[in-house]
Amino acid sequence: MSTLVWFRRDLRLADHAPLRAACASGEPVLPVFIWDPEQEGADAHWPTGAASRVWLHHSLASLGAALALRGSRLLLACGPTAAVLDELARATGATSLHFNRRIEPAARALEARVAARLGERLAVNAHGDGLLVPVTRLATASGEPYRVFTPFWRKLRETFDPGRPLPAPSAVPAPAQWPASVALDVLGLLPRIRWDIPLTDAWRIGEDAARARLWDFATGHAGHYDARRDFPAVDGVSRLSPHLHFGEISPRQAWLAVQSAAAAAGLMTVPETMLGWLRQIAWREFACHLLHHYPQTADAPLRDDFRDFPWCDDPQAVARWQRGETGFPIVDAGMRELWQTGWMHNRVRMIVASFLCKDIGAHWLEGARWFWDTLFDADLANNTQGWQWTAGCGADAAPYFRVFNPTLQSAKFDPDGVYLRRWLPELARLPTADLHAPGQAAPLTLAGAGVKLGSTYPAPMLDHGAARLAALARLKRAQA
DNA sequence: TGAAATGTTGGGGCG
DNA sequence: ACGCCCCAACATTTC
Repeated sequence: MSTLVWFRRDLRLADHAPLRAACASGEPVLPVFIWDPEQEGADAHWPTGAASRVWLHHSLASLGAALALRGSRLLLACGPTAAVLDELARATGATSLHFNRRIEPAARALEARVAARLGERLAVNAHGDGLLVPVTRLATASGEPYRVFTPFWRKLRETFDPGRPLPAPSAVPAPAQWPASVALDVLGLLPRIRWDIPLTDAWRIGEDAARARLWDFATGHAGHYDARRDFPAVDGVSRLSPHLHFGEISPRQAWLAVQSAAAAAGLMTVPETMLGWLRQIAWREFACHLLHHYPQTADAPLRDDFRDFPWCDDPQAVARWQRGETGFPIVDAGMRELWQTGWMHNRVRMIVASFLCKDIGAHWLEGARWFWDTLFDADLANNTQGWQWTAGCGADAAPYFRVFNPTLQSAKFDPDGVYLRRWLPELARLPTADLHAPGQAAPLTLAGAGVKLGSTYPAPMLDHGAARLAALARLKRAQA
């Protein structure tokens, strides 16, 4: 007799209903994580990206250590999920299975296969810690899923009650004998060429670090979020996205932390200044609801009038964007931050995304795939909605005529050039006024700063004014 | 969670 | 002193 807890993208012990329920059963608990080649192969649907695999490796190590401190283990297995769980259940005489639902199409299909295979012999319990509110609960007056964020957010604020925090169990009952487990390295999550080491240096991975960062943020920068969130050189955002994606913290814990921080400051309710960040948590929730209700949007535009949109197929231009060699400093700085840290500031994400979809005219999936592979926080729901929002083909998307001007955005949100100089040291000696658009700087100024366009730094790959007009023409024609 | 084009206004230079 | 024009500053409209 035992209980299985199947860990997925919920790599934590606190606020974890499946683990809590398993511990309450009184039976020995078998925590397991499965790396499934059928889900992760080259022909699988959005298999885990390269950067995400690195994070996953370290997060699993952290979760294993945390379980060990509670007298338990994290079993690791490599194989088809349903078969692995089936075998484990037979070997240990398990009578029930607990796990948290996911909303990604492939993950939901997998859950269905698991339930079909194990449902007759085991009590299969699906929990919903990944979301604040179950996807079936929030609906418009006509019963449709929300497709506009603002009413979604209003409804969420009115109806959501986070309840009380669910602490981590102090001990997890162990079986008399542990079944076999593979070593973490066997999962092969780390790259052969160890490019991951400098990337992970910038992060502390795992539940303990995530909770510490959450509390620091909730009691500190969260109170100034709206005033500082748009400035990539300022330490004003939470950087919690990878932790949230891997479930090292839950969105409910995020909500509760903000409430607790407000209470600790002597406030009865969460002040307006701290709501800005919860609004971002709600964007994440909104993206999950959309992907659940419109699962085809992971690969296709939500809006029908974009079905035959004339995206420009220019692999060389996309490659320049990927490498941060567009000649537009704010774009290049962002793409290099992404490549070197596995993360990019949100304001800069919008700028580089607008540049790819509007200026270059590339298909939004080109951007989505690159982000998917390079971001530590790559999340199918957020990534899909973010890119479709930028391209104008998603729910509540940016109007087609909204085209970011990279130079103006740069001057507005990095006025002193601190962010640009950090990621583009070859431009560091340019006066700030010229830093945002070296392509328009006087030759003497460039020479004085040691910048040679086309050799030390690329000349602009396109004329933004002309690219903007071309994008407007394409988009206007496509409007139904 | 834009930006450019176009419109309006009012202060100041100047004949 | 007056009217005219220029244009910066701001507001509105349009893409």
